[in-house]
Amino acid sequence: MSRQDIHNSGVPEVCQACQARHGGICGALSPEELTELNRHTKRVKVAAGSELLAEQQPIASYANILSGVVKLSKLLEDGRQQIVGLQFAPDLLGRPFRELSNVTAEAAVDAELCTFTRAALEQAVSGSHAMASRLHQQSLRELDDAREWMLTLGRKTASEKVASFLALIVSANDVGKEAPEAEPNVELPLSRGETADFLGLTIETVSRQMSALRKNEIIEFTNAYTVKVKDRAGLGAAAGT
Amino acid sequence: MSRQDIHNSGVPEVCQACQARHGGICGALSPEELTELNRHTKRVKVAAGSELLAEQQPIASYANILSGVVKLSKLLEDGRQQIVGLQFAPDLLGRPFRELSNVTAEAAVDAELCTFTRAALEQAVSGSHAMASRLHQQSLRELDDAREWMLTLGRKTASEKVASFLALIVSANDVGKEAPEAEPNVELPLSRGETADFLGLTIETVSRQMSALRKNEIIEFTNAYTVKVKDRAGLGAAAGT
DNA sequence: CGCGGTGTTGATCGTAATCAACGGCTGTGG
DNA sequence: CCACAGCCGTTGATTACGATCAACACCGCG
Repeated sequence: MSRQDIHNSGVPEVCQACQARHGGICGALSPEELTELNRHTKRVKVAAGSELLAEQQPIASYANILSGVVKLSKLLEDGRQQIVGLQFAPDLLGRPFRELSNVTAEAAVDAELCTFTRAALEQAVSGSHAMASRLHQQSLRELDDAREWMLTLGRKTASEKVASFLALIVSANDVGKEAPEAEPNVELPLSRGETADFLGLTIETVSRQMSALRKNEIIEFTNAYTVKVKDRAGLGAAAGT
Repeated sequence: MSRQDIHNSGVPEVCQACQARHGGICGALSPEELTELNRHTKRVKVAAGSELLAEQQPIASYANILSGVVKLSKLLEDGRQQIVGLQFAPDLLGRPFRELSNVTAEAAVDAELCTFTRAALEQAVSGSHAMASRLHQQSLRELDDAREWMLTLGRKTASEKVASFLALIVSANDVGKEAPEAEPNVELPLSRGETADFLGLTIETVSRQMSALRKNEIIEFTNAYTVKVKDRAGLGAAAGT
């Protein structure tokens, strides 16, 4: 049995090293509350492409994202699609206080989740002001992100959009690091088609703009999904912010 | 002195008929809590065009919107602008839990506000779980709206965008009504230029698409800002949802 | 009455969409 | 092990939608 320092005493084993206990909502809970919530959770691995929530369908379960990337999207009747958000660990998946989801959520890459029911979430929230506050903070962060992306969708050019997407992935890659890497190597969680749906563009335009960034020596591809950013400042400038 | 029924006993005079006590956050407060909050509020009228919050600037005060329309916008360095949200009574203006605003807020038309400091808001929130919940609910509603608009910005055509904007104004006009009007007369809160900034289009394109809707007998103008919707179903269809 | 601001309409241009061909990687079956 | 099929991404050619440039109408106001 591993040593338990005073800080972790009483914290469930599976929660000990969990990301959600740092930035995530579980960080707001006392060991006792965490133990209680943990009685209702289940850890699952989901493969890339798995549908986790469906637009206008009941939310089967909520979940903390432990690893991987989840994409949130909306559809028009004729099939046009828009990705309206990307979620990373330790974000909470599932809209609080609502029966139905208003987005489709899908694992963009293989991911691990810590799932629980709405009842369990609501119990934890009603018992803990701090938990409610964390949840609200995350909603506000998502709102800030959505509005930032509205500016990108409405007013940026195709090349600025693609650079903005890469900058977003790079900044997600930075979190938890001491300092930003000078020439980070990042794995793109989205295919060209998904990237197009995120940016309000077509596959071809995304591809062309990626090629343009490569020709300008801002980025370098080892393959279509693995990018080394050679010029972070240049990427930021190309993103228009 | 006016008669006070048991329901309103102890409720401050100015709050008696206030919109914010119905859909708004003040509805969550007891008469005592309302009285306390009211000690820190100030009602103000602001003219169309007044700047209420500035991007990246400290939030001088929070406010409930009592009447009028407030537009939230973001700027790119070269002056390109995107309106990222419209707020109506009884919405709360100002981002909770944050020193700086990340949007510019401006009265789109003459408006009335009930302002208070962040300290007063935080006191009310920390003292009332119901208040915190209302606040969170509004954040979530704004998030839903933002994502819905992302779909519009990223994937709809110019004519669908303009129809979506009119549909939005019409639906805001419906709230508080028993039943939706068949042929509502609505006042547009935005100029053509602002509408363009909301839709990610240019003034000319907005104007042309408005004219197209008029030619198709979906809408009728009495002047540039006053629209009668002659065919609600047609407008919905043109909006693509 | 003339001026400035806003909105509409027309003409032309340019960016991104569409249409099309091809290349590279992967996985499968001969 | 190689051949081939299918998918995804890239690149090229052409089109089309909305932007830009431009002229004018309308309205309120000094």
